Amino acid sequence: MPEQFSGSQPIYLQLVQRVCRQIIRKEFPPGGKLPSVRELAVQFGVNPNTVQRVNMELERMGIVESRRGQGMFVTEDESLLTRLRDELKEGELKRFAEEMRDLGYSNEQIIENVQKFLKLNEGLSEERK
Amino acid sequence: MPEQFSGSQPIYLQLVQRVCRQIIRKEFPPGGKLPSVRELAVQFGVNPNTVQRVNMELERMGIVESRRGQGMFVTEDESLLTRLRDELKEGELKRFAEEMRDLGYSNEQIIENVQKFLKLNEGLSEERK
Amino acid sequence: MPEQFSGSQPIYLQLVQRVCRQIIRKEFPPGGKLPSVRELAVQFGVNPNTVQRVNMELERMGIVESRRGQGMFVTEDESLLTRLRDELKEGELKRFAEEMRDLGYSNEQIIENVQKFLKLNEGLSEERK
Amino acid sequence: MPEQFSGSQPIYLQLVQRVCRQIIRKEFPPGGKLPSVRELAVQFGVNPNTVQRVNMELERMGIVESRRGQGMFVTEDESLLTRLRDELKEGELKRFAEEMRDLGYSNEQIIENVQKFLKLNEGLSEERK
DNA sequence: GTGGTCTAGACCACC
DNA sequence: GTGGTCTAGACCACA
Repeated sequence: MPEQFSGSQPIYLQLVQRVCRQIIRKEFPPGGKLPSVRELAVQFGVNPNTVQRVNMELERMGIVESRRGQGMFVTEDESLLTRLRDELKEGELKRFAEEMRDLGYSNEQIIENVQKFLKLNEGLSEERK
Repeated sequence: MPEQFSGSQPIYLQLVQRVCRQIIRKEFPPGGKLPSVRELAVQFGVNPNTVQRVNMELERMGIVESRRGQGMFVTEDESLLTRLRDELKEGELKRFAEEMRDLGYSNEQIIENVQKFLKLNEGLSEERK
Repeated sequence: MPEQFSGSQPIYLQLVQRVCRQIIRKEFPPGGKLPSVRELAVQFGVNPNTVQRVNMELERMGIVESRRGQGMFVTEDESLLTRLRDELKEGELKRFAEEMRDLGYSNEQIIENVQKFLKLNEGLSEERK
Repeated sequence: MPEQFSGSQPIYLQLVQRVCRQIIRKEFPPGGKLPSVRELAVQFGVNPNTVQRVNMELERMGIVESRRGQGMFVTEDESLLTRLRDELKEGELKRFAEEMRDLGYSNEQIIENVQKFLKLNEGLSEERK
């Protein structure tokens, strides 16, 4: 059984991030319904309570809303999704740049490294489940 | 007193990372002596136990060695330091690329974003607290 | 379509409260006929089942009675309506006073705050949707 | 056994409100330590998990922070507390005024009712556990 | 000792 | 069927 969770971070946060990314990429389309709590629980191999917690977080972020007795629905406010994506992107860029500078790389070296890395790993993008 | 630790990650790991980066950047030069446990403890504002744990970690990584009665010393093996730096760099690159693709960016867009971001934030590298 | 329900409380209870207030204010006059279940359902944008449940509640409270084949009728017993109004009023007063004292306000401060608040918001009473 | 919870609202929210009020009234002073999760659990007669959830909410509101291995601490930022108190007060006033107007009372009648009610219940403020 | 996470299983209200 | 709350009990990392 391939353990899919990274250990250093709580499972529920990893799932929040995962589902959030899926929503941003519109794999769960705006206005659409998410799988039920129990369904996601078996899909992810975790306890329904954990999924519940994930949904709570997503709802608090505003990208999902729960309708009683019906299910969880992705927000229809697409501007919120793009805004969220931009925020996450900025965060990643900031974190990455800081780390690289911490390791002693100049801006030019950073860009050079990114280009080299992406060139080497071309075609590896799609083998994600 | 401004709390300097990020909360989500254990303090000792944050310190390991920080000191490790400083060693890599040769702010603690190879072969040099690290400040004493007590000294670091007051400097970081944490319990000496925590500093001990940090040193243990650094020693386990091989970039520091304890000489009894004298203190902790940075390794003189510079090749190890450069190897470590490369590993960390690769890790960051991998993580970053994965995140950005998860957000739906193509390789070209990633590079573009990095360039734009670094250009905007030029000169902001040194305001490290 | 602006969702008109507050989420934390069951829809049917929100509707009970709403219709109940309307009856008390005699917008539905004593002895008069309420709109049909189906009519209210489309008006409120909810399932007819939910409206049924609302009517059941109102009937249980005694302020509405169903005459088979004809519909739901507001009670003609006006004393009951005034009694109900007084009960609701007392409940609100009690709840409000308790909350304000919980926040640390003295009786004098409570009155003062109410006066100030009502003065500021004069004329805002009628923008009910 | 006197059941202390109101049933209509989830227990954890009732507790959030309760503790929040205590903090606002400085029964738990700024910078001070809250009783431990397990302690509060027996005090309130609920499961430790439920208390945990309460703490999560309070932390999200910013009026409490958790320090690993030490406990939960009330924020030292008193301005935040007074701001929160004002928000809660405004919310209560708004809700109350709306309800009373819904019941058909004019501003003058509302004030009159509040005054009469508070006069009658003088001295009843302190028999709260 | 502390807070935090996770599981298992139960029960509820809503639709 | 759905989401939401609560309990019981376990385990972990942190200080």
